[in-house]
Amino acid sequence: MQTLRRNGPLARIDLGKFTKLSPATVTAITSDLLAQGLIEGIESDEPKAPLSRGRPRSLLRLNPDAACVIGLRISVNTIDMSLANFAGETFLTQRISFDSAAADRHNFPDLLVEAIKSFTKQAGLDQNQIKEIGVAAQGVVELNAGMVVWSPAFNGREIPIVEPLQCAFDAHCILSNDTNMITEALHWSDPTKYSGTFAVVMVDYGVGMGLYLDNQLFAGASGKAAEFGHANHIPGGALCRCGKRGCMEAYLSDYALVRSASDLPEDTDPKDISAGAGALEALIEKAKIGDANALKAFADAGKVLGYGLARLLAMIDPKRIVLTGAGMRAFDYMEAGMHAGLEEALVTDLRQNFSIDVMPWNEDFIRRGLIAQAMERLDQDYTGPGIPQASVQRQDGETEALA
Amino acid sequence: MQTLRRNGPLARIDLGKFTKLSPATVTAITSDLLAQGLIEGIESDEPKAPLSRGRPRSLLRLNPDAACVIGLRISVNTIDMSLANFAGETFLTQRISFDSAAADRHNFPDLLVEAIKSFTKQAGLDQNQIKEIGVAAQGVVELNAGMVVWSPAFNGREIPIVEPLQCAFDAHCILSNDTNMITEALHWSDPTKYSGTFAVVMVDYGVGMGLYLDNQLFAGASGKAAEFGHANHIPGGALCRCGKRGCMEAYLSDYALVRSASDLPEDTDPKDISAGAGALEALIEKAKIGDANALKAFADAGKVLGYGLARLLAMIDPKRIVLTGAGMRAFDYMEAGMHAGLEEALVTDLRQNFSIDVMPWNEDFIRRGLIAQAMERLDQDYTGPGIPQASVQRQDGETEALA
DNA sequence: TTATTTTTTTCGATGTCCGAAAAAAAGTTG
DNA sequence: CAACTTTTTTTCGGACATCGAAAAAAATAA
Repeated sequence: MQTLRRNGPLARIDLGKFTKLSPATVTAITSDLLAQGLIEGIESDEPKAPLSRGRPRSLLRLNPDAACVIGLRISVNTIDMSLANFAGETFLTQRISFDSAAADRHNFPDLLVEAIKSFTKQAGLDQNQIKEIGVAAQGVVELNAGMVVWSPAFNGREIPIVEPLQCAFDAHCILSNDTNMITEALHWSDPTKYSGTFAVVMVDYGVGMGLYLDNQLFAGASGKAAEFGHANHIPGGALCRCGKRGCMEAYLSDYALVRSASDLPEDTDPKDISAGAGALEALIEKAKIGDANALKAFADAGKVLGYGLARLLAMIDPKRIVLTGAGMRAFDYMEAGMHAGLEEALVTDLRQNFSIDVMPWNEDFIRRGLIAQAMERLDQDYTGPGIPQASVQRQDGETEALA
Repeated sequence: MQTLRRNGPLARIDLGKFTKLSPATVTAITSDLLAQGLIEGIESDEPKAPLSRGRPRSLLRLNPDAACVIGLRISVNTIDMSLANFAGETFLTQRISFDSAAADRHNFPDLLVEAIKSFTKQAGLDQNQIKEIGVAAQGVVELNAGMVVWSPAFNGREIPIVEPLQCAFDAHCILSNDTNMITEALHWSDPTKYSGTFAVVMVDYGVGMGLYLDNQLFAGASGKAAEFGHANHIPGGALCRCGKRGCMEAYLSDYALVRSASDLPEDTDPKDISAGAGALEALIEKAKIGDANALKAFADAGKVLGYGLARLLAMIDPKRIVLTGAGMRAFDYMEAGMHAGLEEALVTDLRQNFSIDVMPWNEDFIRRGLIAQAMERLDQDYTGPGIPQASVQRQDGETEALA
């Protein structure tokens, strides 16, 4: 219900239209929520009078101050934090730096807790006003266990995230893969277009995937599904950062492109390749002026991508694939190769009824996905357990409800 | 509710335990169902008295005659039909032959309708007693459209199945992939073990896959997902029956094994390879006596399988993979290769927390899956739409309810 | 016969939803 | 400006699924 309220302030009758509930039910529910202080009436006499007869509609909106959530994105050397209110509006963001090379399972959780504490202090908020914390990290993330198994953002392995945060703050906390959050953000931004079964492939520093299956985010049995980048492409092929050979990532990510364009051998260790932030841009520039090596590297990568998507289509059959990530800035040079790969790898029968979109990359998607997901859980906290009880406003919230 | 009743005749109190409903609710529901004639009391005075005090439990069972469903399996040159009653017991099966080479979209539907008609007549049933028809076919099957896009069982392409049956009989009809039905049967036979997210890979005449994701059968956006066999393994690799090169199937199915063991070139057309029913057995016999070619063929196939499973694990992360199909009789000779493939293709992080089972192949699984699925839909027909109305027993059933 | 035990049923009560009617709050009209 | 029309919101009673507690039923044990 709240989710639908995210179409801006609405009158009860419109709520009924969105949710397909009867006006009677809408009144019942909204009056409960009003009593709980989660929503509030709005009486703006100014922009009224849409020249209508009848009783004027009285708009309802979420009470922005009812709760507040934090979205956290951990990437190499930086943490992006954002604070959003109950209406889903981000009102404060901050980017801090940390030393990825030194971060391990012992020191990182404390660092994170401190960062959040100072962030909330800066916002003038009390810690226990935060009801949800959503964390997204690059790499192999285990949702169920709430820990980052491996990530380029850390030196160590198996860094616990959820548990330390859960202890330090009185808030729900969940950890996800960054591409999953893009997927969530897309569904949130356009539920009609991005619904049912679709996949998001992000080509960037690494290669990640998010899957939306049958209208919900899919995470796999242990919560670390969709490791598209480390699905094998060629047995014994190019050396990947993960140590194995032939992963998709070893042909698509920035270091792979640099390696390929520089005619370095396939088994060159990714660590020895200098593929900084500008490397991809430089390569694109080269391609633009017709550099044969660069063009070939992109074309080859495109073909690999085509093969990867073909395997995805064969196994999952999504109706839509969205390509994004910094790597997609070079899509123009990869497109032909990608289609060739799809054509080579996929029977005609399976090569129908789907579309491939390229979406310009925007880091903000991850933040939006985090907030969207946090909001969803927030609503569940309030409506799900269904403890309307008296009209007691409880500050301690969900932990007790779980006991 | 009915689904739980498939644990045999139960007393109301046990029903409550299974369904976690209170005894009061159980009574309410069962008395409704009794009135509708879907279940019936059973008073067997014979095997009573489990030496207990108290009011004796009165057992309830499904009324076997309440409805009746047909399961159909279409494979090369044969159609297997089975009739099951409301209790899910198959009481008649029949196998008929037809000419796959001559079957196309024009003649096959009629053939199928006639086959079903004579089958029901033979069972002494009236056509309209059949409430559900479940069809499973090998090959690329499009659930949503209810048609077989391509199958080794037909010469033509895009054979409509659901629509002609729906017209000819007053019954729901759904079409599925045969491996999906094995998946369904496994979940049905042991819901605890086969739940959540697991995959079934069947290596047989072709290579198929069924996916159970988040506790339900996954069919993809257009209903033709899980074409594991035609996911690419090696770009430009061995020639597959589908015309493409490098499909998994081109390394794993019977013709592929024969081709590999006979040292035929990889681009030998599958049509020119004589890989009949006995071919695989012969190859296994050879392996048994230590034939190097046969052993190598199996070991190589095992490795391909390992790579394929690795890709599946990376993308979907199932907690369990079940291997079955005739091809798995040679598993002993493939196992080492498979593990090597997994090891080569999959990062350690992803190579944990899952199990691979081999299940002896039994064609009956498909029948059981078909019936299980038909039963599930049957229960939905009765309980779902929720038109308890008066106690009118309607013969025309769901078509009217849908209007 | 009375007590005990176990299963089943009955009897409210709660929570979610709906439809119909009533109430509220405007604008329109003569 | 009073009476009518229109639109939104609320109130009211009812349907339905579920539960807990108590009562009833049907057996054995003492």
